[in-house]
Amino acid sequence: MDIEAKYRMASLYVGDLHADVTEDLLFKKFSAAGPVLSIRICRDVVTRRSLGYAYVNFLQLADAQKALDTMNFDMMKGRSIRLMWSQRDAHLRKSGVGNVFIKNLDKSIDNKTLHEHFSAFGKILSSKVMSDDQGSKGYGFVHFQNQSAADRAIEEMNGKLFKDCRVFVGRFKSRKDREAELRSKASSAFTNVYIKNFGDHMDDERLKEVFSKYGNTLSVKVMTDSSGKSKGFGFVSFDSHEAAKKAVEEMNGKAINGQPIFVGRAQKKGERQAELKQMFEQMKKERIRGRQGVKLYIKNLDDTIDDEKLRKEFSSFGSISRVKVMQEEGQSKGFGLVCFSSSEEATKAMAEMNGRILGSKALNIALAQRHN
DNA sequence: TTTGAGCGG
Repeated sequence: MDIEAKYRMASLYVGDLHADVTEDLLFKKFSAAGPVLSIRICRDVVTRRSLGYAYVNFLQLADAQKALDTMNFDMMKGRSIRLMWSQRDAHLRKSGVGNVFIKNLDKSIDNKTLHEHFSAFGKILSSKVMSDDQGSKGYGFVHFQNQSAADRAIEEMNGKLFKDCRVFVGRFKSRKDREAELRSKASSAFTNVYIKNFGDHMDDERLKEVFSKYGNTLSVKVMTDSSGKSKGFGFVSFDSHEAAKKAVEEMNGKAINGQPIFVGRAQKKGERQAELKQMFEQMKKERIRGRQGVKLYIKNLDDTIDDEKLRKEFSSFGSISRVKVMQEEGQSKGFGLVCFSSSEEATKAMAEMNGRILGSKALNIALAQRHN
């Protein structure tokens, strides 16, 4: 076994770090568990700001185990640190296998209590009670090493009292999955229909007349301003999902008062707001990207590569707004950045140049992480 | 009410 493989086995990942936590601070803390070979706080290559996680490499596996058992969730700079075995293979983390979501947690339940309690069902990779400065947010996550442990936890704990609260325990679903699930549930049963763009000349009677042909209506309402004038949109509530569905299918895009109307499932205010917010943020992101261009981090640069040479190598992929090889005392630090004006150019450059040998070394290219 | 974030040299 080579040295690297040996110490990798005694490596802990330390997450949720306050940006002010230093290597020195970590070294002092973890040395209490046993001799520490090295510490690495991961930092932004340009700003050197902490990315909020670090590695602690012990000489002895048993010491790493001891640290994991005794120091998880300890406070550093006012934040609870989260320890895991260093696991380079992202598969388990990304796949969500074994990940459990818990809500309606009693506010007194903290990270350690949650961890201890759920340890009864199997080995835990990572767990956390979500919190803010007010304390627990009342929900959290326990990621088990395997699905069978997760299933046991769900089976045994869902709907049970934990401290003074009856908790929900279920498989973790990503926000995207969950939203899609809610949408499909809502769209398979809706009876309320939203109609817009029918202009000023519309009243309840007329709207009812138009939509009654799809089924029984329970209520029909054209929304009006204080003077009683139509706001151009309204709602029709049917007594069956079939009628509502048919109304949407047949009336969406049809012309009323000479203009095409929109007809769709009526969303709850919060749902619509969330959708708009997401759209708005997406647009904002694209605007910012359009203005700033897309930054690529170029790592593993040969020492002989300077700004000039780097620009030359990447110029064929598009217009470059900025090139920088990081230097220290006139010496290349072995990494730099290239900023393209569009994501298409950057993507192309990355696809073609990643792994390319320049000088004596193979380029390692990554998209720049975004902050704030 | 509440379905994270996260892996180097």
